Amino acid sequence: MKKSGEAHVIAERLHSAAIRLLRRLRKSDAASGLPGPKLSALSVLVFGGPQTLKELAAAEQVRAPTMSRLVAELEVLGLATKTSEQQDRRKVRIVATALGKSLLEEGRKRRLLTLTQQVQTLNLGERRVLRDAAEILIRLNDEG
Amino acid sequence: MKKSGEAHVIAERLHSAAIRLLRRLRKSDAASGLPGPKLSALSVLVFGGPQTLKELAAAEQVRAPTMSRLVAELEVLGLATKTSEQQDRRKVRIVATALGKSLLEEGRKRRLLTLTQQVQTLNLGERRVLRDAAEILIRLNDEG
DNA sequence: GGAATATAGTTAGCTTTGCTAAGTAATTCT
DNA sequence: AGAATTACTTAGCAAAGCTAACTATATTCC
Repeated sequence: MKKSGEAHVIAERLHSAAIRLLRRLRKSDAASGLPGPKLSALSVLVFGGPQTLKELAAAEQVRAPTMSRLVAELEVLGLATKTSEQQDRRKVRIVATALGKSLLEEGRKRRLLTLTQQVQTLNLGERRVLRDAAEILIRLNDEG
Repeated sequence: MKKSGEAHVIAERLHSAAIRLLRRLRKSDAASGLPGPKLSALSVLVFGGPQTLKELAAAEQVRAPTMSRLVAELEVLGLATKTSEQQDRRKVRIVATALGKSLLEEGRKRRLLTLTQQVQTLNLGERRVLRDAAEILIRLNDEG
């Protein structure tokens, strides 16, 4: 007999929960005008500060060409800028613009509005569970 | 001053955790030979039993044309079959084949292997947090 | 110092998976 | 019977992922 606390059962439930959660959140992307991956990359720029393309790609767990294109599109939209670095001119320094920062904040809020509202319906214990779970998952991800 | 237990902070962390988690899991898809959305649809078929296209699309939170194509591809691969229903011949009954079932089990395990192993490194309290969080998230999703 | 090698990023081209709009076939409603 | 609705498919587009192959700069090593 299998116990519900077994690792693979937990893994499956988490997998399922994550898929559903993101599918729901993705729906609000259209409203923000900025699809998820761009919003996410911009977020890394705003909260993590200026980065090279490679760093940004690593942070987003994506290959260089993918990030190269995303950044190019952010640049066209006026949300980020690229400048080559002094010390190593192969590298590119990517920075969020003021417009990028403000748009990020709005898009992010919109995207998370429903989830935020749902979290507000939870009691303190449940909130703590979610908060702790998020931390554990992020830690696992950064480790592995 | 903001408390870390505030709803929108929790929502952001969950968002971030879910994105990273799925990006990691997606990498194992290539190994299984079956990309995420197909695996996921097949999973619904196996665990939820035969469905119409519309039901399947709703379960996967996807539009009908998208599911129509996914099912067509599953059929070509011999993982599912389509037959029109007797009572209402507009409808299509989609069923997982034996091959589909076995492939699903394997793909699923592979996909979740890393996560399962990581969960195994956690102590009982941490596991409980993750298990409870998954349940809460799935409940929130089904409600809203 | 100069050739070989390595690294950062871009470009080209493909695949998968979303979508909407428009079409067909079957059912239901009046 | 004819109109409206429903279930699904087809066609065509866009986003975002990938690999392979290219350019430009740095580094290494004779």
